[in-house]
Amino acid sequence: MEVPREKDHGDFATGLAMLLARPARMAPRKIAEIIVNNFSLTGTWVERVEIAGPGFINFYLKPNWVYRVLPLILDRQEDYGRVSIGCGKQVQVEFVSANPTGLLHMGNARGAALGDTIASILDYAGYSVAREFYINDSGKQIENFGLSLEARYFQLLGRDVPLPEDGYHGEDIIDTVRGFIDQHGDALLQSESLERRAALVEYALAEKLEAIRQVLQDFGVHYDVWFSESTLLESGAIQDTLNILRERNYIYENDHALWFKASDFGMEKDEVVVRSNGLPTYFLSDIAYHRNKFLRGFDRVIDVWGADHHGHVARMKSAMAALGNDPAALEVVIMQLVRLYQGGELVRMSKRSGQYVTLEELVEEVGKDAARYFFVMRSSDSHLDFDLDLAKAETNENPVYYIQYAHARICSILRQYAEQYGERPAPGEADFNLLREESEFALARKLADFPGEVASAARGLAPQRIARYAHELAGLLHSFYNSQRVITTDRALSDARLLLVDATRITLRNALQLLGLTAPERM
RNA sequence: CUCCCAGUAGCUCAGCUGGAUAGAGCAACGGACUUCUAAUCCGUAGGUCACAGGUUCGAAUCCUGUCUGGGAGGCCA
Repeated sequence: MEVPREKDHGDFATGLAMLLARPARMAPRKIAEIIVNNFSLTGTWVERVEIAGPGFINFYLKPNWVYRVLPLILDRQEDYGRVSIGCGKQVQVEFVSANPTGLLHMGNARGAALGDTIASILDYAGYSVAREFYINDSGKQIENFGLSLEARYFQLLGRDVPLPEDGYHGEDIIDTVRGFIDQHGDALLQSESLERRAALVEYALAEKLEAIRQVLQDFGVHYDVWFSESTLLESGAIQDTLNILRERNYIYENDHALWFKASDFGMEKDEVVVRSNGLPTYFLSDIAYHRNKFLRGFDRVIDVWGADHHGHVARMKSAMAALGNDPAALEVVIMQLVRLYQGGELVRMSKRSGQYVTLEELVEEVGKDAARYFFVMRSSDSHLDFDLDLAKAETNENPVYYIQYAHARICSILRQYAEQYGERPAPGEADFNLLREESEFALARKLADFPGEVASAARGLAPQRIARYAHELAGLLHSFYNSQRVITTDRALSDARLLLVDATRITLRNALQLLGLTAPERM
């Protein structure tokens, strides 16, 4: 049973007869006839049944059946659209997890919008959701970070010291170190390098993390857990993980390094987990981290990664399998790259040149709502062309405003109604049989689709479905608005229409909320 | 060389588990403001769903191959 695209094909349709044709060795239309002849309409919302085309059975419902959804929406309010397919299962969504050594870029921004929206949708679909940020605060890049901070420290205190070759060249850490000196003076000049770097790193990480937290908060993203990589080392979790893998016979030594037998799981080659210098690789600590996630009891673990990490997916899944976890319980959403356009030109971004747009600048430029919408309106596995000019445009070219405008319009109607007629009617007081216009049916029918859209979006981890739904719903509202008046001299009709648009307002607001966008009452 | 993603209207993209005449937005063209917000609406035009085979009642969708674009293949993360 499905909902046909063409409304001429009924409210529901089925291709059952065609599927049965082969096993039953009978013409599809003949089978359809038998089914239809044995279908009783009494006591149902079905008005008539027709056989069409090669053997489709189309069901046409009584005209006002859709309006049964209106009292439901008005009753459930912000819960309309919630479904329970998640059955309360525990899901963790980890996203962004950017190095705390720099600023957030466009790729992080897409990950933030995507991860946060996926989490919201899963929550709405009945899962118990935890959002997590993984802090890469140990390992080689932190060592580099320390060396760069140290160099800046010396430079600011008048010594001519070059930055390390593969260090952080970003100007932002100059300010960080200046802040450190303001607070702590130059006492570290006399210290051991190790001690000096540790102090600088501790200070800088705290500052950088706080900045990241703040920027993400301004972007509407809040985390339940900030998980620090270094705790894995301190707690011995990395060693434990290695031991388990070894016990299970997935570890061997070669060239003084320890290797994980990824080839046992169909990988092309094995992977180093402990370098010949005795230090664990990023891969090993990431295995330990994911093991930790499952130990915490999550039924599903979802990671949002950039396309440049896709090679890591199969490795991590095989590591989970090696540890005895179900590799299917780890799902990785891979998002393709973001390309930034301005003035019709591709904006080249590279960290090396310091030429990149940060999330902070983006929010400042185009605003949270437009930015978030643009990031989730495309499927995560499509490349995203982000048009800065379009996102900034306060015109009809911008789909964000199109949706928000629909919401604001309804709010305006509600205000006018209150002025003219006072208290709005209770759902039971309105006669929805008065709604006979095609634009009214279409609107109500779309409203009824919302819970199903949420379920689909949750199943497919596909926020773009909600973005598209909101856009389509807004379109139907605008269309209705331009063909019919809500507030008329006919009080009964006005009441019915008022509740129709109020239900639309509620649904629009819920969809916008899922996307992390505001639902303005005036524009 | 191997693997991943994409290829659909002039542009950017939807198209859920295979369904009926492939859809939006932008751009183009023509209309609608004495009317609850014109950031809106209505209409016109625009297609060899990259290409070639295959699977079947039926393919943009599934399979195979080819081509094009992007990404990945470190004792980096």
